[in-house]
Amino acid sequence: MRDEPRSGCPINATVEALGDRWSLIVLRDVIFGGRRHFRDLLAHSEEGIASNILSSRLKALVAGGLLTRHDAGRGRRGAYTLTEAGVQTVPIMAALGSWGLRHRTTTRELSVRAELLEQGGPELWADLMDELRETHLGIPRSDPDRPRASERLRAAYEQAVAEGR
Amino acid sequence: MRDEPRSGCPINATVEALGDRWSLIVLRDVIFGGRRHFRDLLAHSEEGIASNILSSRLKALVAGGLLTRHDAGRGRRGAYTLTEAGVQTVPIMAALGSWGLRHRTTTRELSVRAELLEQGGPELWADLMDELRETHLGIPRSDPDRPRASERLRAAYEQAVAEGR
DNA sequence: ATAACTGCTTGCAAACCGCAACCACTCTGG
DNA sequence: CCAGAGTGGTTGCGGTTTGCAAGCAGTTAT
Repeated sequence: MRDEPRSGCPINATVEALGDRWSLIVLRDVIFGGRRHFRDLLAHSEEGIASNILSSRLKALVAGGLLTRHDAGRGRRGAYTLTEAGVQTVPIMAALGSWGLRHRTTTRELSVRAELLEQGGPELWADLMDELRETHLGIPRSDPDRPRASERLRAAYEQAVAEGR
Repeated sequence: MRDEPRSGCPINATVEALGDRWSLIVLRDVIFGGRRHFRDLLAHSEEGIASNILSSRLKALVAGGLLTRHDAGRGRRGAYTLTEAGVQTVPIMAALGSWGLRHRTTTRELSVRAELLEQGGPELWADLMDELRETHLGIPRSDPDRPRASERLRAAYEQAVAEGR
């Protein structure tokens, strides 16, 4: 980790925390892929991250206050969970997804999530963040009667598939 | 430049285009700082980018379709302007700024823009993008009577500087 | 004619990335 | 009790990227 920021600019601060080839990918898999464990992140990675890189990124994300490490002892299954700062990267993910969708060629299956996140807008992001707070931080959702964001994402996805497109 | 994407995920696609320590900083200075020329970007950089890094980032951004290079011949003042894809990074900038504002320590003067961008929401982003399309792409704004977003941002910045704090 | 400005390039050391192999430890089934 | 699979990593090594300082060919201003 670097010792002091290059400047006091908020955009620069975020770039220093997340601006590399892997941090956002790891975070994406934790948020949308539900991955919690080292081996999960390593084996099911779409992009094929190497174990030493994953190790260093996880350390950096914990040090940067985006993830928390729950150690269960040597050789025993530990877990990484999101912090509040980690949960709040959801709008960044949505913005990155929208841009990639428009300006890069992507595969249909992997694009659905970004499309739904864009169509759902800030309301859906807030629902997703509420749900992440529940599963990662143990904070009950503000409105438990509301359908879960993940449910809405799946429902909309299945509808999109049914529509053929 | 890399030859083929690591995956078809839109988030990954954006990370591959912008996920390094400098690309977003350069783009930020073009968008919010109004910089158009190599020496401008080099000398007035808040973070102190090196000339060879700036050179390589500009090439990558042009190759990636985010900037256009207008060459005026050797030794003559050329210019870099935003493409439509470049203009559409504004929502990403806003999301990065909001996160940095909340989860990192920033200086007052440099935070003002991010604050205003957050308060203004998607409407202000659209205004700013309209204005960028005008100055960089020559596309007239849809509503010329509306106050310019850049004026609001610049005014807020200069007021914050004047206030010292 | 001189000085300053133009957008870079080059050289070199340090840091980071990517790949493959390896490791100490635990848990599970027989 | 023991073998085998699973746990979260570390180590070594070569290639790429970054950071710093200096230099360079051509143009513009004085």
